[in-house]
Amino acid sequence: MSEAVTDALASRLGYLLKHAQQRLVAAASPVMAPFGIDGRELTVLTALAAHSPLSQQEAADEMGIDRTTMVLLVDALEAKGLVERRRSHEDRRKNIVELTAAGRDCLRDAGRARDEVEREFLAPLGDTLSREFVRALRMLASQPGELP
Amino acid sequence: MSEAVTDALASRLGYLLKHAQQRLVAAASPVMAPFGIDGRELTVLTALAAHSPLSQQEAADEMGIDRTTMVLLVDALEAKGLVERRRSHEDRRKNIVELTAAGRDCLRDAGRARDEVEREFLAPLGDTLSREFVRALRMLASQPGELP
DNA sequence: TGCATATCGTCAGTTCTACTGATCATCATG
DNA sequence: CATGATGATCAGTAGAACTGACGATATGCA
Repeated sequence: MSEAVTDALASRLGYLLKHAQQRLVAAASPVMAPFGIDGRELTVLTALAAHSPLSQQEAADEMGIDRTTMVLLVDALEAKGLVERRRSHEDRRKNIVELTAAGRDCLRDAGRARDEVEREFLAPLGDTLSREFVRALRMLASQPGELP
Repeated sequence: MSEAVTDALASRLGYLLKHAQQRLVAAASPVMAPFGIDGRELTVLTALAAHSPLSQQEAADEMGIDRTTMVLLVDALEAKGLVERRRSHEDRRKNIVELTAAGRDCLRDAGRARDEVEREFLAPLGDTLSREFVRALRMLASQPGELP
């Protein structure tokens, strides 16, 4: 990875977003590793905890990923004992995915670790710019999307 | 893609960065398509124009991507007649990569198109927040990196 | 009731991106 | 000239995420 962003590329939004994300992932990976999950899996746990009960499809929509990708994510999390599948009684096509006790523990501990990584990542910006940045990013990530 | 970012995920930096980038790519792709190149290729053209002459290795370092990835990128751009390889006279191991006339035209036209996409993408933020956002992003993308 | 259509989860296969490791040519050093 | 380093290339690999198809189930309509 290059040390500094050169002027010519510094104004290219796509380039900046991609590299900022790469740096965050690079910083987060070693911190998350001891908990046995990665950032995407923690996001699944977060979504499940916030909106339980969710079916796989609903969780996938929530995260903006494909339902087939969610199958693999839930497979992995279930293998680790962090979530459980069960058939919905109301709609037997649906798999309700729920956190196990271990999943809740993992979410709490790994969540704290990641919060700390994010704080350090944003630290160079200072408090004010940090808040502005996250506010702006939140708006951009939820821009009026193209519906199917 | 989901319509809105829910509260639980709205504070997850990795999630926000990834989805903001996805939205930008989704917005840029159709606009870039008529020019026959994608965002990454335009970034290569930009880097070459700004720092010419560059070898493939130097261009790769500039962009923070792998040298083997650059081989494929230059292959594609050369096939489109936008860049040319030539052996360096000073160091015959190096391939100097240079824009062709068509490459310069493409950079100018596609660059304008992408600038416009970026403006529209940032528009919801307003002028002030836009500038703050880009400034912050620039700092985060060039954070003190881990050197090899 | 019975049939058509839609939805959910799953799987196989594909695409895209980017990496590692090996190889060959070339350079630099002693 | 011998040795080790560097640049470009290629083959192979890995991960993420998609498409398309399938079986099971639900829903709507005649």
